[in-house]
Order: sequence, then C-alpha cells, then structure tokens
Amino acid sequence: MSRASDRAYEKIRALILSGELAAGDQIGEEALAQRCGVSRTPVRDALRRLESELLVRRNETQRSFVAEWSLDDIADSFDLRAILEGRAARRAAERMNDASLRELEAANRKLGQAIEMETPDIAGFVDANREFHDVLLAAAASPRLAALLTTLVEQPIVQRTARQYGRDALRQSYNDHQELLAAFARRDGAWAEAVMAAHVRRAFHAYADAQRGTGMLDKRLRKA
Amino acid sequence: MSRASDRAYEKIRALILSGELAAGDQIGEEALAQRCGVSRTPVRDALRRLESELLVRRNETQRSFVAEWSLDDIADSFDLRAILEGRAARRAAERMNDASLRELEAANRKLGQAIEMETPDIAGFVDANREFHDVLLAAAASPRLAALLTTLVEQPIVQRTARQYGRDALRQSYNDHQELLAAFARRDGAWAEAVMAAHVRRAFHAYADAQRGTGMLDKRLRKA
DNA sequence: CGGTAAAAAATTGTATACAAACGTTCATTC
DNA sequence: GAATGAACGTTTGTATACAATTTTTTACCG
Repeated sequence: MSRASDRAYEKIRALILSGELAAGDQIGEEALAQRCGVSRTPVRDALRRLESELLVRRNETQRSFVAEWSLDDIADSFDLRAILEGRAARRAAERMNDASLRELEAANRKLGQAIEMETPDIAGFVDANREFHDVLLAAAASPRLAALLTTLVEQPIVQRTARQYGRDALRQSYNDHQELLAAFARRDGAWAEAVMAAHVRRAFHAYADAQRGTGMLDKRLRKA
Repeated sequence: MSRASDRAYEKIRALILSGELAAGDQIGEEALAQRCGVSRTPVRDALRRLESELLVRRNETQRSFVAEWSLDDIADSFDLRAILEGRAARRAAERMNDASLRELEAANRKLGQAIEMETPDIAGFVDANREFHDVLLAAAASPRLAALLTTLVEQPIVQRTARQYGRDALRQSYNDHQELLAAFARRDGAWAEAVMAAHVRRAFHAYADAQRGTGMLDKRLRKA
C-alpha cells in the first residue's frame, strides 16, 4: 500500500500497542488524521485494516474503538495459532525441498547465536524467529493459511513474549526449531505438526503467566 | 457498513461470482463506480473487502484483478474450512447448552423438511444449513474463529455445491447434522470435530467432481 | 427535578478534484 | 530493426468539501 496509508497504519498500530491509545478508547478519524499528518482518507484505510486484525472494533453505529483483549481473547488467539501453525508445519514437511530446508537451518543457526551471547540478543532472536516462520509458511504453499496467520500473529505479542523469556525458554525455542528441522528432513508431517502445536502452546503460557504477573490484563469491557 | 458501500460490495461480488467479470479480468475503480452508480470511494472500500476475502487480487502496482481459483485453491480453501469448522464443532460441543441445542435441532428439522418435499427445496436447505452453522459458530464462542470462517466460507460456493447434490447427498448432510447433535448432547468434542471434518471434506469432493464435470475450472493463470 | 424534544455539535459516509504513479505509444538513435 | 526514452493517456492515492447520521446539549413542559 501507499505511503500515507502505510504511515497511518503503522502509527495507529504503534499507538495502540504502546498503550498510548488505551483499550476501549474511542478513536475519531479526524483526530488520528492530524496525529499522523495525513487526511482522513488513508486513516480510514488503516482503520479498516486494523479492524480486520481485530485491533480495532466498531460499534453498531460505525464508531471505532481500541479493542479490548481479555485473557480469554488471548487464549482464543493462541488456540487458533496453534492449530494453524501446526497445520502449516505439517504441510511444509510434506512439501519440503532442500533449498527451503537450508534456509530454515540458517535461520535457526542465527537464532541460536542470538541467544548464546553474554546477554541474549532479543531483537536478533525475534528477527531470526520471524524468518524461520516465514520460510516455513512459504513452504506450506497455502495462500489462505498464510493470509489467516498474518492477521492472527501479532508481532508485538511475539515480542513481548520473547522479552519474558529467560535463557532456558529461549533455548527451548531453539530446540523446538531443531526438532522441526528433523521432522522436515524426514518429511514427517504429523511430527512437525505436533512439535509446532506444543511450541505455540508453550508460548501462550509464557505470555499468560507474564501478563498475570504484571496485572496488565484488561479488567472488563466498558460500555462502548 | 453503509448503503453505497454495501451496494458496491454486493454488486461487484455478484458480478464476479456470476462470471460477468471473468477470472483474471482487470477491474478499474472508475468503471465499477459507474456500473454501481456510486463514486470511487465506496468502490474502493468494497474492493478492499473483496481482496481480504481473496475474490480480488492486486498486483504489485495496485491494480485489481478478479482472482483466479484453480482446483488447488479450492482444495486449499476447503482444507482450511475442514480444520476450522471441525474446531468450531469441538468447541461448540464442549460449551453446548440446552437452548443452543434446541435451536440446532430446530434448524435441522427445517433442513430435513426442505429435502423431503416432492422436489427438494434447495433454497430452504441452504437457508437451514446456514442457520445450523451460524448457531454452531456462536456456541463455539470464539470471535476469531468466527471471523476467519466468515471470510473463508463463500456462501455462493456452498450454494453451487448444494445444487449439485442429489437427494442422497442432501440426506447425508442431514444425517451428519443429526450425528453432530448426538455428539453435542453428549458434550463429546472429539466426536463432533471428526464428524464435521468429514462433512466438509465430502462437500469438497462433491464440489470438485461437479466442477470437473462442467469444465468450469480456470485453466492457468494469465499474466497480470 | 425528570423527562422529552428540538437544536447544535461531532462524527462518519460519499463525491469530486487534483496529485502521483503506472503503462503505452511513438519518435529518435544506434 | 531493436533499444531507449520522452510524451501522453490511464489508473490509483490523497485531500477536501459537503451530505447523512449519530451524539450531546439545551430548553421546555409536566
């Protein structure tokens, strides 16, 4: 998409994920347009996108609000990710070729290096992790699966999760990926699916535990 | 959404699904605006929605084309539906309450009546079928699952599939639903999931067989 | 006071004008 | 004749004005 539209999307998304726009807040198009330095037209585009990603919700009369994610919502989201990423892993295993396999190995080597530094390089970890999952998704060769996962996987949540990880948890992620590689090398779809499902579910509990600790969860839906 | 925007959406969607806009055709915003009797603004909204439903594709330079669905694409779509509707059935079974159960029974009674008329009432069948699946989806209590399935289930494809069904296939659908009801009554999520997955996969093969028969499939992607 | 209705303010939807990007054609050069 | 590029027409992106709708305020009546 185009410049102004993208800028608005990124900016609004950042405002929401940083908490500057709090869950439940009403968001007016005009106000956002000024904050982003563009007109309402690209802001409307951006809001549509964010709505389809469930970061923004609209009430029955078309007003927009920052979506409120309860623990149930987050559980719901991870639940679907576990299924769909599991299926992606299965399909990838069944279709794996040597070139993709080498890319995945390289990505996980990078991931391994990031976590074994004196102090773990979380940015490097997240980066390598995304690369791994992207190559995997491409190997799964399902445009719809890719589209669904893209809207489902909130990179900021991945980041927050990763930042909660201690070195042990980071190593476990590395090991999961290594096991996935083994499953891929053997073209064992069922194995890959099971490993991936466990991988995502573990991430969910890490995230939920951390959130419970910080008391960051939304208490209750307000009237919109 | 609002009047002009909805009108454009419905109209364009109808043009695509009826084949008046053929797969691979480029679609200009201005031309569509005139055909729909609205300005480009609501047409752009509509195109965004259709793009997210994968009925419209955009090339790297933002021109829009009617998406081309190969048999692989249709298989991909049904594959995801089988997984997600299966998961919905499982969740519904685990959360089933008496009120929803009675609604589902009523919907399937209606479905049964529609297919047992002298000549089967396909419209009635499709209607009751949608009602059944809607209640089920509500009972599954997963907003994300609901959102994903809504974009995935192309009602026109459901309709085309149903029109291909003979009375036997229609009765099999009825029986599947009855079995789902039994699984729901026992709160047996695994049973419900398995029945639903089979139900959707059967629908896929019915659709694919019919398409192969009519030679309606897109041969190959053209250059965009 | 409490409640209702009308008016005012705020917000979103649509149309239109113009700007930017893209694709095509045609002339020029080698 | 093939390749390059400049000019033109087409298509999409953005801003803005105005229309339609919704929310809030205010004034009035019971």
